[in-house]
Amino acid sequence: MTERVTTTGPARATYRHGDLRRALLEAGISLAREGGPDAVVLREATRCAGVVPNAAYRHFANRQDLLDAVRSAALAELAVAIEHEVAALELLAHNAIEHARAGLRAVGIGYLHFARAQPGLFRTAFAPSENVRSVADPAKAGASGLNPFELLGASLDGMVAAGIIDAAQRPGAEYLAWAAVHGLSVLVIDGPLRDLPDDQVDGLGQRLVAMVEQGLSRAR
Amino acid sequence: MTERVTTTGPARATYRHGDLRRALLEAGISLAREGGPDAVVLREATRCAGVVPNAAYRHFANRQDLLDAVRSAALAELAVAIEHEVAALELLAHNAIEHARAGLRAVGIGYLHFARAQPGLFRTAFAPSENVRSVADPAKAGASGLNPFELLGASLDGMVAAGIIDAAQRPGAEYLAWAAVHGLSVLVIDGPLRDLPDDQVDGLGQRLVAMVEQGLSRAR
DNA sequence: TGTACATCAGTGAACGCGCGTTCACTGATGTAC
DNA sequence: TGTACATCAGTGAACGCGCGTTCACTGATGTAC
Repeated sequence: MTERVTTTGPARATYRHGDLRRALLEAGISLAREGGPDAVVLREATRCAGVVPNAAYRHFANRQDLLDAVRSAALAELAVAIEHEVAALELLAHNAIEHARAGLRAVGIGYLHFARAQPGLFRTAFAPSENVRSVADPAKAGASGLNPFELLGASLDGMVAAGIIDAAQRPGAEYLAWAAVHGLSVLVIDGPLRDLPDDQVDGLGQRLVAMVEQGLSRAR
Repeated sequence: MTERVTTTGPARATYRHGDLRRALLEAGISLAREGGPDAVVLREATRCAGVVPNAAYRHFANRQDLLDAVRSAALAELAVAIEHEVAALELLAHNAIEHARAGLRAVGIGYLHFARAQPGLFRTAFAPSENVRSVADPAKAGASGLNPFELLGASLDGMVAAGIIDAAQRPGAEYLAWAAVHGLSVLVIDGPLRDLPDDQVDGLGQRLVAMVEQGLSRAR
């Protein structure tokens, strides 16, 4: 009488599952959402899908293969979250300079928000992996077809075009901005800043993005 | 005929171990150094110490308790690394302003160097834990008696005293600076920047610290 | 339209693994007299 | 100085656990004739 969370329903009528690969992937995503990369347990995913453990091997080479697929999905979800934030913030801008600033801020704030709203997926997205050595993969993109890294790059290009950032500072600037925002995300979701109340985290996020912006601006 | 790494020697002559707590802790540190927090396996630590598994329970409540002790040691080692970098860089300064700048840079660079030199310990130091919710603990301090967080705070105080950072920016500034440096560390040791060659990482580190410095400086 | 058959998705049973942890014990140490 | 005894550090054996993965299988599906 154990309740089983399944993607397709509690008990299959058919011998064949229908779309087991997708069901396993979605179970994996849901496990990652709850408990991060370590929670992506192959047997548990098959349980969720209402299928025997080894059935997973028809669709994934092994556990790592499933985890990698989950990671791609997590990165894609991050990209979507950033896109939403960008769309919202850029609307408020009245001129090109404000627009560029809003774009960069939105990428940072969107990143931070996603980390806080979906810590499990966030940690999964950046879990160390032997296989995946690049973030540049269509499977990790959002609606615009850009992955999180490319979204950041685009916003920095906007800053250069608007004359706020010196073109000489541009190469590699995404790593600097990324580091700052990623660091705060990590400290906040399972680091020493874990217990900070929401409004203080928001305040820090705003200040951090401002720091990055000023820190990358033309030298005085 | 399996070789056994022990802290006290290959085979104890006495029934009593002598200093099992210390031996287990050092085995734990060594495991963390090699493989991060997940490698701190209670049974493996007892094997290293040449002792039966459950003997550990005389000295640690459970595995988590051992891991927490290892984490404290890792943070202390980080503090020492930062102190060394600070001592080295501050020597080169010729006046108060340069001295303050060198202090902040040294904290950042020392942090980054430690992360790269000891990724396992670094990851252990910042592994999520239910128990430890604070970094402020004497057991985590370096030679100066300050933990990493306090070292950063002290260098920021120096920047304010030297008039480089606005006093109004000071509260919470350690979180911003910390986030930036921590983020780069994480991206570099097991994130997407893992494959970046050493010299490029060094260059990024320098630029990142400069960005933080300028980003926290008086508004123009 | 109907039948034979190849394909291959999912089954059933089992494996070895190493882990953290508990139990009742043994025997070396150091203290009280 | 010598003996009896309490303490408690380390032993020995065992537990249940859930995991990833392999094997030979069964039976539904869709295609070729």
